[in-house]
Amino acid sequence: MNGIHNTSPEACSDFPAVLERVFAFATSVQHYMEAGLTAHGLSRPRASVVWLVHRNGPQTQRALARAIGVTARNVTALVDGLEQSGFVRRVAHPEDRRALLVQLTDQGRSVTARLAAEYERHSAYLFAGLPDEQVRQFVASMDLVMGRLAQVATGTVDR
Amino acid sequence: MNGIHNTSPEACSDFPAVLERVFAFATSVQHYMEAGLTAHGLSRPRASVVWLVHRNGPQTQRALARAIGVTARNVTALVDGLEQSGFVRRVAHPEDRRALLVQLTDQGRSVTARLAAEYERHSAYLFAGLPDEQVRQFVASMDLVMGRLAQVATGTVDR
DNA sequence: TATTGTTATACTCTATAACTATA
DNA sequence: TATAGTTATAGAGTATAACAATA
Repeated sequence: MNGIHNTSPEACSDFPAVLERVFAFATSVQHYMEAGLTAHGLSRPRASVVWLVHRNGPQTQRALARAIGVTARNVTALVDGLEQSGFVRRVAHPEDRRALLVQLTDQGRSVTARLAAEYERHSAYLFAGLPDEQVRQFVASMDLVMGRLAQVATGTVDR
Repeated sequence: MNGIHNTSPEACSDFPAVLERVFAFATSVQHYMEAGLTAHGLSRPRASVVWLVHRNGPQTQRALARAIGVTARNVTALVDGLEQSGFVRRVAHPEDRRALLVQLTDQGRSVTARLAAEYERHSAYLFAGLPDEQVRQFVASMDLVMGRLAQVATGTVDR
C-alpha cells in the first residue's frame, strides 16, 4: 500500500487515541446521516421506521419496536409523526384484529427512492479512488471492532 | 461529479453497501458510548461538557456552547443537570462579572479518571491482535471518509 | 392469560425568543 | 450596542405504568 513506515520510537498504535478517532468518526457519520434525513423531512428514528418498512414490507408496530429496539409506546409516537407528515399509513391487520400494519404511502416510497439514490451518489464520491483492497480492509476492520464492541457491551469482557 | 468509470466487471466494491456498513458501525459505536456513559451517570451531551472541562480546564458556558455546537440555552440546561448530579460547579468569572466558569468537582474529576481508564482497557481489547499496519490504515480510512463527509455536508459536492 | 396498541406522565435534549446584568 | 446567562415556551425521542380490545 502506501508505505507509511512509522519507524518513530513509539511506532506502535496508541489504542486509546485510536478509540477516540473511532468516536469522532462515529459522531461525524451521525451528523451526516441526520443532516441528510432532515433535508428530506425525516429524523433518524423516523427514518429507521420508514427504512424498515421499505426493506421488509408492511409490519406491525410491535415488529418495528423489536427491530429498532425501543418500546411499543415509542413506535406509536414515531408512527403518529410519520402519519401526520404523510410518509406512512396504518391499515388493519388482515388476521389479527388487535394489530395494525404500517405501510408506506406514495410519499414514503418516494422518499426512500430519493434517499437510496442519494446514498448511491454519495457513496461513489466517499470511496472514490480507494483501492479495492483498502475498502475491503476498512469494512473488515469495522466488522471486527463492531463485534468486539458487542462483547464489551454484553459484559463478555470485563467492564 | 468526478467520472468514476468503474470498468471492472464487479470485482469492485459495492459502495452503497459499504456506506450501509459505515452507518451500522457508527450506530454500534454510538450505542457503546451511550451505554458506557449511562453506567457512570452521564448522558452523551453531559459527558461532552464534562470531557471538555476535563481537557481544557474551567470554561464559560459560552465557550462550551461553541465547542459542542449547541445553543447557550442548552448549555444552561446541561450544566444545571450536571450541577444537580454533582459533577460540575459554577464559579464566578474573575474578570467578567457577566460570565460563569464551569469547573469539575471531585466527583467530576473522579468520573473522567474512571472513563479514561475504562477506554484504555477497552481499546486495548478492541484492537488486540491487529497488525499495526491494519490499525494505521483503519484510522487513515476513517479520516479520509470523514473528510469527504464534511465536503458532502457543506455542499462542496452535489447533494 | 398474553399480546397489541393506546393514554397518561415524566425526563432529556434541542431550538427560538425575550429578558437581565454586565461589558 | 454587544455579550453572558437566564426564563419562557415548544417539539422530538425515550421510558414506565395502567388500560382497552383481542388472541
